[in-house]
Amino acid sequence: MTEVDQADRFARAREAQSVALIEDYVEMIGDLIAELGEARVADIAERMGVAQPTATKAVARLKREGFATSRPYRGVFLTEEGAALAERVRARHRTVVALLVAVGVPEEVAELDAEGIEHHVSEQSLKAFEQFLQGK
Amino acid sequence: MTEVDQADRFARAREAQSVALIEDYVEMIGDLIAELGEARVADIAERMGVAQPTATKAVARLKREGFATSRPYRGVFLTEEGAALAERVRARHRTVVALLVAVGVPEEVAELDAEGIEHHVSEQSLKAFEQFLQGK
DNA sequence: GATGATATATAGCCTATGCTATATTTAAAT
DNA sequence: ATTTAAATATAGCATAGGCTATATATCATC
Repeated sequence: MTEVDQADRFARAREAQSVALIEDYVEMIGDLIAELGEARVADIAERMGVAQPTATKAVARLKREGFATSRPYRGVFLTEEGAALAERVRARHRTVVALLVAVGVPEEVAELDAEGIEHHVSEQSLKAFEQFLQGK
Repeated sequence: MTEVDQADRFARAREAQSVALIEDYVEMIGDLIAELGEARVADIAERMGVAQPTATKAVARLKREGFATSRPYRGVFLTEEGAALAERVRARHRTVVALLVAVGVPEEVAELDAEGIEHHVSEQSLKAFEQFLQGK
């Protein structure tokens, strides 16, 4: 059977959390490139609300995991994989906000909560959300 | 105005995350006490899917923050504050699962996703969920 | 009441994310 | 071309959560 105990559920949530920061940074870098042509570490730090060395460290992780590229003292760019991830994250974010609004959550609150919720929404839930939104 | 920029949103999500583990442990300890009369560290560790020293460390944090009490080599208990938190968390969990199911997410998936989602659902969203569920 | 099994605690390590302070590089301005 | 300002990198520290290995305490049993 589909034996999924509580320990597995928590393990899943922990895993989702470890991916969450990557997703946030990748999406944000995508935004900055779209808006400004490039993503500077200083801008990333400001938008993420962290100190600049924290952003630098995050970028190092993104590079290590193949989502971004950069050269010292230069802007940050997304790999193909990074860009694809950014697009997926962006779409999921929109869907989550739309669903929250659809069930009566005020727009502003929906944006706030979605930032945390989205990372825990599985593909299956996302599909359900989309169908629900269509059938309205 | 209600000036809430993206950095604030991420800060909020980070804060929610730091509270999440506390909530999970407190809820689980509440469950164990309800089921078995007391919460042993070994049982907590098993259900959380972590090693026993990890659970011990978590309990130390709960004690430090006033949610639990325990004496060496004895079971763990909740303070009044801890019990109240456990009840709130449990209720929120039920509501989140119910909402997911209501918008078409399969029961099993809803349980899985709720474990991560619930910690990011604000009071306002929760209220909206409840109203939505009633109005069905 | 001594002994062996079980449960809990402690020590020590790792990784991730945050920070401040400071060095280094790039870019701008005189 | 120097000098200065701004951006980025690096060093070093803290906390949180995870782990394994091991010490210590409790409990059950003989």
